[in-house]
Amino acid sequence: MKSISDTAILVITGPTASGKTERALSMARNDSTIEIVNADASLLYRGFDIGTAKPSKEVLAEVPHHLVDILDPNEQFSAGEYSLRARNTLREILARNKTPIVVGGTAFYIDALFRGIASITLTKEEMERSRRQAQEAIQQEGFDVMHERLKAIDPELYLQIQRERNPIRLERAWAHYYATGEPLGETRKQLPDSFEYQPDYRVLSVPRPELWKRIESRVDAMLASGWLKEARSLSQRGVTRKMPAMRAIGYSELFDVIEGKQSLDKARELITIRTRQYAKRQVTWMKRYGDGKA
RNA sequence: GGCGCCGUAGCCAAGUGGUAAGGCAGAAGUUUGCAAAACUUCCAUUCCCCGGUUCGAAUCCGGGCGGCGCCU
Repeated sequence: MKSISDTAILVITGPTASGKTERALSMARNDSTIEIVNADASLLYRGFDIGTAKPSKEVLAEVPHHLVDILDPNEQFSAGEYSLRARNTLREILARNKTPIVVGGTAFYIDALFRGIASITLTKEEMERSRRQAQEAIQQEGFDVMHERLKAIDPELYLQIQRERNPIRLERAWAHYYATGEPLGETRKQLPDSFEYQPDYRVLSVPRPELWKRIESRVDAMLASGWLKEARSLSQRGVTRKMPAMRAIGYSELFDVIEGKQSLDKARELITIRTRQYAKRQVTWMKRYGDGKA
């Protein structure tokens, strides 16, 4: 009998600290054809290991992992790029008659992978240039002026931004327009490339009070296993707060400790709070995937 | 025991006679190429308690309770 597993790809997701990695590993240990495709934005970056709860070197060697440690801390990445690379990886694994499973908590990436994302053929340089251009324009003219100016050329985004007041979105709208001459609202209407495989979501859900406890003890465990040292070595190797990888929760807080601006205890508290807030956002997003049938 | 200062949401805190700023935390969300990001909305009928003055009190007065500091 052809089960759903012949046409669908298993996606193990859920909020941070809900046990995705353990779940995936225990599956892989029972099925040697399984290969893990990472869907966690922070695991992409080399050198960011402890604070991102990246599987250990041993585990990475034991079970095939894909899309882990593929970027340097200063490299920009995107959901579009993720979609492209993940799809190719998945196809490649399937072509070898292995069983890929997608594991991670970056719902935006998972959506880009399975639902697709408007294809935009721009080089990183072009993107970077137009982004800077948009940043400058917004800085000079101000949010409201640039938002108002969008009304005539990109009514879709005008409305979205009116609702959200999100400066990042405004910047994105203008950057896209500068780079392509096409309003982002129009580009988004083009049907995204569909993917030939369906996702089979397993949303791991943990009752909130328990998840909060797990987050707290995991932060402690990370600190106990040398997270601060890892942050120090990143800092010494020239990693700065401006770099994309530094969006990972905790590293900038630990940089504050290294620079003597904050006590380790305070950093620990802030990291725990930020992680909880992140987990909450993930849960909100993942409600769309169906109620956590783990 | 005396004197002084203080008591505003879970926390920090503004307001010192005209009808409770702000921040943090929390909750609910948004999310289509930076997403572990960025953003939106909600969150004190009431200011430690009791009484008084006043058209009107978190704000003034008296008493009580609690905290802090100094003195003895």
